[in-house]
Amino acid sequence: MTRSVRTRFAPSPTGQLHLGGLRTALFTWLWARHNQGTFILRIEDTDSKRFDPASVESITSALKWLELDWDEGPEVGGGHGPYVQSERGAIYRSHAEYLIGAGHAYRCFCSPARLVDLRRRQQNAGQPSGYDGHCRRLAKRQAQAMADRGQEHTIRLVVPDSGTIQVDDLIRGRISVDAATLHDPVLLKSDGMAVYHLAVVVDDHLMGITDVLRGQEWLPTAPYHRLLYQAFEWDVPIFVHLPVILNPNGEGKMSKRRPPLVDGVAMPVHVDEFRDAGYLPEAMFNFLALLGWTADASEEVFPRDELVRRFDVSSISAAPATMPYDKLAWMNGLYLRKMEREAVLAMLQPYLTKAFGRTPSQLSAMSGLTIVVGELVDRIRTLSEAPDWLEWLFADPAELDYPDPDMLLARKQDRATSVALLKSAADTVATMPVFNAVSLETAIRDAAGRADTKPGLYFGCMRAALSGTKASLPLFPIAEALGQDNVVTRLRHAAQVLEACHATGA
RNA sequence: GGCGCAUUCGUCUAAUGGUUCAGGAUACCGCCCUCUCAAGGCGGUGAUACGGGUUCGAAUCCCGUAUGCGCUACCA
Repeated sequence: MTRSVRTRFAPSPTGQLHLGGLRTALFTWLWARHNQGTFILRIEDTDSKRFDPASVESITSALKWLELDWDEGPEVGGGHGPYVQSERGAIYRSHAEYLIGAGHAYRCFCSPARLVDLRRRQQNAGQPSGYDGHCRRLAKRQAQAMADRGQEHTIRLVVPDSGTIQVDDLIRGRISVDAATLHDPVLLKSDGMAVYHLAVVVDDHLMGITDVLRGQEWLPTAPYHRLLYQAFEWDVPIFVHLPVILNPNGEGKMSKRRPPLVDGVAMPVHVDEFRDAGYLPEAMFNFLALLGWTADASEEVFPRDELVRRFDVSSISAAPATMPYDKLAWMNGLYLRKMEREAVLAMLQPYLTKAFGRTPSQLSAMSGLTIVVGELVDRIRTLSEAPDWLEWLFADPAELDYPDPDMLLARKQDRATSVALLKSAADTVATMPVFNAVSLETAIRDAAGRADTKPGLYFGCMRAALSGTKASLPLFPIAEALGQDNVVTRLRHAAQVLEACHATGA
């Protein structure tokens, strides 16, 4: 009989969800699904000062983007709600009171000013900073009386003065911390709302969470949570602290404040940015699952159900990983090439609309797009790279810009020869009864044969003439996409440009 | 500063004391294909941070050093 696993993703809505958060969500979801367990979404908004209402939407839309469906939580409900911590204040307060009664917590009346001063003095003295336990010495009755009089206070956890506190982490083993290095943390703020430490333990227990997956930044405070479970006499869940994702620029974990730069270009950090940059959810899912975990020693591409089947938290790496943007791009290209052409076309639409100002219906009427999309996907790694390869398709046939007319030169040929090749190509095309990629190639090869010229000489300068770039999609699909008339126009235009350039001796 | 965690090719990683002159992927380089650029195929360069132990045997276990990361709030 298998254990019934319940996991949760518990982000705090303080801004856009970033890649590390999405990876945590993915691992948490994967573990629940692997065990046929339950995946819960909980919003940890106990800090009203940092609350950003837009970020709840950012979180849920990111999860939906990767199709990480939650069984309980906002939008779907469930039997362990509410799933928003700001709606659970009364629960935290009663649990904090229970802790006071049991002698595991106490009221602290120290002013913020005293705390700041204390910290300053400790730092100046080179001492570790932390609460000095001042209010621990207050008699319980006296503290109660002060509270009854309405004096502002917090509730702090009693941390033993000595001894070792041990926490078991599934991927790191047992972690031991000397209690003397710990200080009494605030559990309940003076505004009556819980601090993370209390809220997370109470909620995880009440929601029946069996496996806690969270970021490595929680490892140092895990002993507090262990103490809390002990104080409540609750079973301790399995802890899995996930390694952080590092910024490739070597400045710690990924953040928007210090954007990761690759070749001087700022890379995406927030989930929305990855989506906007044209990464596919399928690729993102596969990639993220393999960042810090391995499904197989020699394979990297897996469908999502296979990842679910293989996923195992105990084989997650404990070491932080630098975000390999190049590998993500490679994998995205791979998924792009596996997609149906129609689907790619549909996903391309917003990027083309933005770049070329065509409406979606105008775009879908462009048969040329359908003709070249297969060649296009071989050359892009993200959807946002597509417009750069398609300028020629949207340019006026008679007005394509040739920033460097030399590109129109046939390989190792002079200008006069190249101009002649372009003109001859135009004449050939103009007289073709049936025009498409295949017939064009035949026609040009025939023309080359008659002129005793290598066909490649035609191909090179024609491609430059039609596309306006040195590196472009292949000639024949481009030509078919453009249509016979446009091809003739553009070839003649190119010949003119090259000739004019020659005439001026430039 | 204190506490904790980590450390295998540039990067993501495999190896769970012996099937390893350390495997895969990406990136890079070369070749093939080829109208350019790609894609695809084939091949190549490239790593166990350092120093001590333990052991017949260490990338793997222990200790120290170094480095990196995280935490050190009435943030999460």
